[in-house]
Amino acid sequence: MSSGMSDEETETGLPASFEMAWGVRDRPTKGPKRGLSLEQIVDAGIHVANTEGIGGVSMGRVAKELGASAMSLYRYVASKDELLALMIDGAFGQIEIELVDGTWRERLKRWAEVELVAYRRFPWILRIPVTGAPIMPRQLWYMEQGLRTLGGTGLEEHEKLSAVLLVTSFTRSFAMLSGDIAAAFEAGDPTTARIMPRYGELIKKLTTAEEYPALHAVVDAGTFDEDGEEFDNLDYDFHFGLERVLDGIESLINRRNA
Amino acid sequence: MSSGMSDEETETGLPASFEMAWGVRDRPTKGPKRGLSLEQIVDAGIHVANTEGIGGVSMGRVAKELGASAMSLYRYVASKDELLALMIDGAFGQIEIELVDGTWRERLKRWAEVELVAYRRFPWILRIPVTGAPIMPRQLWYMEQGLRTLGGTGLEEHEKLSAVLLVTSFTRSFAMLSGDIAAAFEAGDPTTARIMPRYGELIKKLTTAEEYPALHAVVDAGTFDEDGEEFDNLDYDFHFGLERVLDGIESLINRRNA
DNA sequence: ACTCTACTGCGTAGAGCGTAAACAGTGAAT
DNA sequence: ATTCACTGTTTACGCTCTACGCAGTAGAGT
Repeated sequence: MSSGMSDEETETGLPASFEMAWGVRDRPTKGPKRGLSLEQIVDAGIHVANTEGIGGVSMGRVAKELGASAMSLYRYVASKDELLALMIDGAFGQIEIELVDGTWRERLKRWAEVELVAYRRFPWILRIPVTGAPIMPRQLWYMEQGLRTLGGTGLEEHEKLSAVLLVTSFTRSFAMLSGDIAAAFEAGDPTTARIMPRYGELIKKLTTAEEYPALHAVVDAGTFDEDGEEFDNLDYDFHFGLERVLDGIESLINRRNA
Repeated sequence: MSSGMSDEETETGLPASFEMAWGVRDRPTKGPKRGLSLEQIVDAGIHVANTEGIGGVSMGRVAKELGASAMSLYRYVASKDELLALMIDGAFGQIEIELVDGTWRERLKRWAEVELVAYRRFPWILRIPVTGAPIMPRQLWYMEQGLRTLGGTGLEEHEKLSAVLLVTSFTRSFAMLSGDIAAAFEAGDPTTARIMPRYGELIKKLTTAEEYPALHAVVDAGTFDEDGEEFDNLDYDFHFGLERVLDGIESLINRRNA
């Protein structure tokens, strides 16, 4: 508690670096000028994550990227977890949210596609365990955009929130699954890479048609055969699932307006 | 490569410990009797995760639980990641999957509820980053059960799969969010605990109603006020979202049978 | 101008992690 | 009886996050 960026109490209860990201909290004017900035550090972390994966992100590695020492980062960030949270927010800030006009359904669909693009550009985001509800600026901004797409639908506010959470949860899960599959084809994770191209084959080797009839039926239908070979197929699967989600929301909207 | 459990090639391409979990691969009969078993180790790992959280799970800690040395575990498991994957599967094996008869909708709903129960009993599962498609016995068995609920619906096989993935992805995401909220109330994570009870309040402090009108509307509607106080509310939110998902699937089923 | 003192970045060090390597004991196969 | 694949363990290496203390910096107060 004697040095470094502590998580001291403030009126928001947020860590100091988070308030920094919000633009709240004015820097003290006393000591020497700061050699770095929070934004620099976060960007460096994102750069390392983009090029070397989330596993390559260590305090020392990020500091090296900036020609600084590992400990110097702790003047800007209280812990590595804080840095990771800030990196997620920074990544969301780098995607341009170009939304469209139209029906709520078109708007919400476009909104979900933007999120998928973000996960494809920054796949390491999905490897960072989620902790708590979103509190960072860009994430809340993204939520705001999502809620707006449901304006004029006649839904209750809490229903809008649930609907938006529904869409993000699907997008996130799909990005996880498809990201792993796509990554397995490209780079060579020794475990995943060997497994995925022969997923259907593998299932049939491990399970019997008597015990796992439904699973075998899916495999026999060729579902896994062409999966993942191209992004086109993955895109198709994404939209297929998304349309189901939107159907569910539409069904609720219709009931509310009946 | 000279000692330990290597990830040597086999006909499945799976790590040796995974084949062990499947019951494939016969133990070599040569050397001294084994002092431990894969199941023991996995159970010990689950026990540590249950009592001390996923952060408490280290090779040394798990070995200590069994009165063995850390390195001895590597005779059964090639890496910590493998152990974690086996722990997830072991946890799924500990929940009793009591499904019901009835309409596909009732069956699928019950199926999702079982998964939620699993995440509540083993919250640490959600903290383990997902890697690749499911290949462990209990997870595939659970998928099998899910696919079966959609028998006789007239859906294509790949549509059944998508529908099942849709339901799990929602359940998983919901469990993550609600688990964090519930945990914040109970134990005291310094960051999350202070934030969640005043989430709505916090949002209004950080954002303006001009820039974030939709978000403010949700907060003003009192959506966050009583959230998380009791499990009842969380249960309500879960079923609300789940019904939306089921509506989406129903809409597809109706179209296929039209 | 001079001190105060809050603040800066950094070097050191500690505790903990996963796991590679080498080693001595074991017991079925020969 | 010998062989040798297999066992659990000890030791050690490299890496991680980060608590602590130190020297230098520069605005504030006098």
